[in-house]
Amino acid sequence: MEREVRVRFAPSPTGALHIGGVRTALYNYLLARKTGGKMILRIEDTDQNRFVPGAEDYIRRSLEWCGIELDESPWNGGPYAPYRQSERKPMYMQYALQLVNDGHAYYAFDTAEELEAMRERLKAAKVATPQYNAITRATMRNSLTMPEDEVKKLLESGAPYVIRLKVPRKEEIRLKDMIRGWVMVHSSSIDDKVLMKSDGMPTYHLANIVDDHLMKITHVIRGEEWLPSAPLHVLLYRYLGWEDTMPEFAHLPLLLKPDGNGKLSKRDGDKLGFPVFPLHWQDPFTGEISSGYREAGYLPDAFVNFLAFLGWNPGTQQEIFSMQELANEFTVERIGKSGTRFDIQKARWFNEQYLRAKPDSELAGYLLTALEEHNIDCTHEKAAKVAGLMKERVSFPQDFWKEAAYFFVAPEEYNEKVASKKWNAQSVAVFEQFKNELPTIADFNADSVKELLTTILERNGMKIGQVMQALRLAVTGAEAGPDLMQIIEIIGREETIARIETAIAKLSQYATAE
RNA sequence: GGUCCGUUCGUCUAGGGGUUAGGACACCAGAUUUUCAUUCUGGUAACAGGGGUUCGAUUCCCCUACGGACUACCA
Repeated sequence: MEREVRVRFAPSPTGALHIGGVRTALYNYLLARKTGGKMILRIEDTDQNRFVPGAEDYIRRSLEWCGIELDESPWNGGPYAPYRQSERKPMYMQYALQLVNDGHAYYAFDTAEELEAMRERLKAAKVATPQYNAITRATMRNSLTMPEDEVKKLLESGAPYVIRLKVPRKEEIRLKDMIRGWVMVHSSSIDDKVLMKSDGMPTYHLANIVDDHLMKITHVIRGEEWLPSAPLHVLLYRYLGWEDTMPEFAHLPLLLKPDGNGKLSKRDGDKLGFPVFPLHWQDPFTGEISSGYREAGYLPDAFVNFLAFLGWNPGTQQEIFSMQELANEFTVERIGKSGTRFDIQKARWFNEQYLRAKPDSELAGYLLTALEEHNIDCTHEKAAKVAGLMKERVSFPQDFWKEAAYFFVAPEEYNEKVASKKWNAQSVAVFEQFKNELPTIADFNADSVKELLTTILERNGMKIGQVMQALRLAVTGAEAGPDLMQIIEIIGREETIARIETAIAKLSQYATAE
């Protein structure tokens, strides 16, 4: 019988969760949804020195924003609680001791200085990889080299110690990765990893295996940086007697910097001109602020869609996927093997697609928010109209206000290039007639306004192309924008007349230059 | 340095022993438009290199190069 799929995302609360982490969470979530399994979040806070206040909450809010729902977590509980490793502390020692009793682990009493000295010694002896291993452990202070009663005495005296895994000297360890196939590693290249630290906390290696086992995790999907230690984890499953229920592994390709030089790291932040965090984050220690995708104006759906395609694709031509569609189509097999460079332009394109797919009434909300901030009254209906006209030319919600302010505020300045090129006495003459006759229109709308303008132009023997740019300048101050007649309809008759009058007065210097 | 992983247009990728090597983003050009944008049409552009295996290799194998990850009582 197939086990229920149970996947976990296991971040460490050491700062803001960066997009690589979000993608890992997303792939886990997608597999859970696809298979009807469970998505678990476990906080890996075994390193008390690296605790960062607010980081855990940040993780929670980030996932929420992305729409990644958790079936079990520290916040909504679950049958395998607690979901914070710090709260699971009492559970780990017994497994470490089991390993010691079975001869697969041992106590070590070496101080930091002694370890350092050992590495120095090996380096001086031109050893390629100085490590605590099957050879060097014989020269160190541990329960394998020391007399039993001395070890006992030390332990009873409360002397600091760690428990290390006794990695076999010569053994080929095989690991099946869902993305990469069989990976073979020789045990001699693995060192005797610390399992229990001297502060009584387990290391990642032990905690992760114990928790994954107890939480009945079936698939471990994590970043490629874990691949080198995966064989060690296989060894642990074996020694703990859990090999038959060992989860399947999938090591995700890394997210690289846009230049391909190294993995995208938290430090890269805004240095590269785009956010690396889902949400805005302020470091509580340094006060340093990093921008987030949410604040930059990315819609969560677009962000998720973009992220999903960084290393995965459905094998079809379809690019726009809702979370539901992603969950339906997702398979681990279709995840690529090679590192993925980060391309912010694609993210922006996704955002535009999602923005344009939204109904005008919803887009109006973005505009209304900005208008409120500027103390400008506006009906929902008008905002929706403006949004409808602008949606093809914006990338982010905040662009609506940025690009369409002239719908609400008369221009203060006029684009100088257009003014000097298009503003002349001839068009001013037309505008005079135009604004004088505007009050005669019975039903004021884009069509009727255009009709009036056309009539006047004919009367003056001119073509529409000769004045349009100048008229746009008068009404909006800008050189480009949506259909001018639509703009005029929205801002209304009085405002249009006023703006034309203002422009004629302010731009008189250009009118004589003809 | 050692171990491991990787390498198809600039980027994300599809494909896979015989293809005009496909798509998307970006870029360029044309069409449309009152402008910009959108839209439409078209275009530039890739199998890292060398050896094998084979009638045939971009595809399979090996080597090299390059890139990356790891190499802590961090995760």
